[in-house]
This record gives sequence, C-alpha cells and structure tokens, in this order.
Amino acid sequence: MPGFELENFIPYLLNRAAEKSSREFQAVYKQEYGMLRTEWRIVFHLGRYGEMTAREICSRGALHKTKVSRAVSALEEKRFLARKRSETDRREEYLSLTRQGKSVFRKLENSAREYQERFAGNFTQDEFRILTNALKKLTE
Amino acid sequence: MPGFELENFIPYLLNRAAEKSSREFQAVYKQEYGMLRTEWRIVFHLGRYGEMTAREICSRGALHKTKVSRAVSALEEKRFLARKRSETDRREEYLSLTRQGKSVFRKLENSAREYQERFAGNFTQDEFRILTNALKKLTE
DNA sequence: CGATAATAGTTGAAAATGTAACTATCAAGG
DNA sequence: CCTTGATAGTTACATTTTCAACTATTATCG
Repeated sequence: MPGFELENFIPYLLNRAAEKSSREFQAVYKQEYGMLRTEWRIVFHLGRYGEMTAREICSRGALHKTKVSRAVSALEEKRFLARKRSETDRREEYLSLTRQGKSVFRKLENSAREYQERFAGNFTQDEFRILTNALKKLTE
Repeated sequence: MPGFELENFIPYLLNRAAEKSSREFQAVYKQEYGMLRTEWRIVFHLGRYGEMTAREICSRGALHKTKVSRAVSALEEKRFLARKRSETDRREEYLSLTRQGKSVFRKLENSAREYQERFAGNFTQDEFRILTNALKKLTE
C-alpha cells in the first residue's frame, strides 16, 4: 500500500457512508412507525426470511443480543411481532411478524426499493455490483 | 431495479460493514489511548489536515456538533488537543493537536496503514479502487 | 444604527447502547 | 443421574448519544 492516504481509510469511509445512508432511510421507518434502526432491521429479517429466533437475527445481522432483545420487546409492544416458545428447546423462542407487522414490512420494502433505485442511479452497473459484493464480502 | 432483494439493500450492507470494521480498528485507539471513535476521528482530521474549527470537523466527517464538542473536551483533558479562539470571529476556535497528540496520531496512522493493507488483501486492485471511490462518492 | 436572524459551540435531560452479571434451560461426560 | 459447562435471552448499571434549549457572537437588512 504505497500511496496510503488517511482519507482513503476504509473504516472511515464506511462509517461516513453508512451514517449518511442510514440517516436518510431512517426518516421512513422512524416518522411513519416510530421504529428504531434495530427494530427496522429485525422487521427486515423476519419479513424477508420468515420466522426465526433472536439468536439467528443476531448472527445474520451482526447485532448484539441485548440490542435485539430490547428491539424485540419494543416490536411486540407495537404489535408488529409475536413470540412463540420452542417446544424442543424452551430457552429459545420463535419470532415472527404479525399481520400488522407484515403490512409494515411490505411498505418499508417498497420504500427500500425506491431508495435503492435512486441510490444505484449514481453508479454504473459494474460499480454497483462490485460495491455490493465487496460490502458483503466484508462481513462474511 | 428488477432483481432487488432486501439482502442487497445498501444502507444495510454499509452498516454491517462499517460496524464490523470500526469494531476491529477500535481495539487500537481504545486500548492504547482510551479514546472513543469520535475522538479518534477528530485526531485523524487534525493530524491529516492540520488546524481547523469544530464546525469544519463536523462537515468533513459528517459528525454532529454535540458529539464533536464533547470529544474535543475529552481530547483536551487528555492533552492531545489545544484550542485557540479566533481573533476575527470570537464564536469559533481553532483546534490543533499538541505535540503529544501528534505523536499519538503518527502511531495510529501506522496502525491504520497496517489495517488497510490487511483489508485490501481481500480484494483485487480494481475492486478496491472502485469500492473506495464509491464510498467517497456517497458522501459528497 | 438597531432589530432580527443566523451561526459556533456548550449543556442538561432523555434515550439508546454496551458490558457484565443474571435466570433458565439444555448438553456432555463421568 | 449428576455435575460442569454451554447457550438463549433478559436485566441492571454505566457510558454514549441524541435532542432541544441555551449563551455568545456575528451577519443582514430595513
């Protein structure tokens, strides 16, 4: 890395970009549904992949279990999510979206799609593909 | 965006990647110098670009002013940073690293370089260049 | 000028987060 | 079985962050 310049430092660039994009998209779920980022991400996972345990959400989303625990409680209070104790292992519980939660998910999914389209407009297809793959690779 | 899948959602990917890389690099400045992320980022800016005001750090780093205000106070207490009131506009003050702060900066800069090298190893040069440019473009 | 608005930065209270310790349950090996 | 250790999830407490209100100063415009 001969030409290293601090303004190219990846954690820094990632943070700035993440902050900005999150802030922008936050408007959607915060204003409309009073949700926090972690809550939206849980809705995202359950809506996208269906019923799963908190632990699974943690590992899929790289989220800490206390954060998830609290967000799950908040979503339950909003009646967006329901819990069901596992029969085979009573330590864990299966989480899933309620009918209302699913409706919220569908709307947010549409907003996400619109956001993504606007976003992708700034890049060529190749750039966008490489960016996406790189970001995925980073968190494997 | 015909094949949009939520798991490709950019704010989500960015956040996961940013969280992970920040957490990794955090070990360096937290353990060694008891700094928080915002503090390190301020050291970063002052070390890289020299004297500037808090407002400038805010806009360059996409950081909120209260966060910066508190981090600046913390750095001042650690004797890493000094303030100097502007003569022309007495609302603002110029911030700069002390000798000690500069020494810390140099060490962190080296750690950053090492981190970046390891990081870049996961990608081809083209991929890395496109990733970097894309991230920069995002926050313009 | 002088009033009003804007800006740089700080502060207090409320909200969110991280850390560690905790409960309850299950797994494995003797 | 029964002890020891692991795991799912929660909770308490300390630390950070956010939000709104604040001080002090400068800019704008009648």
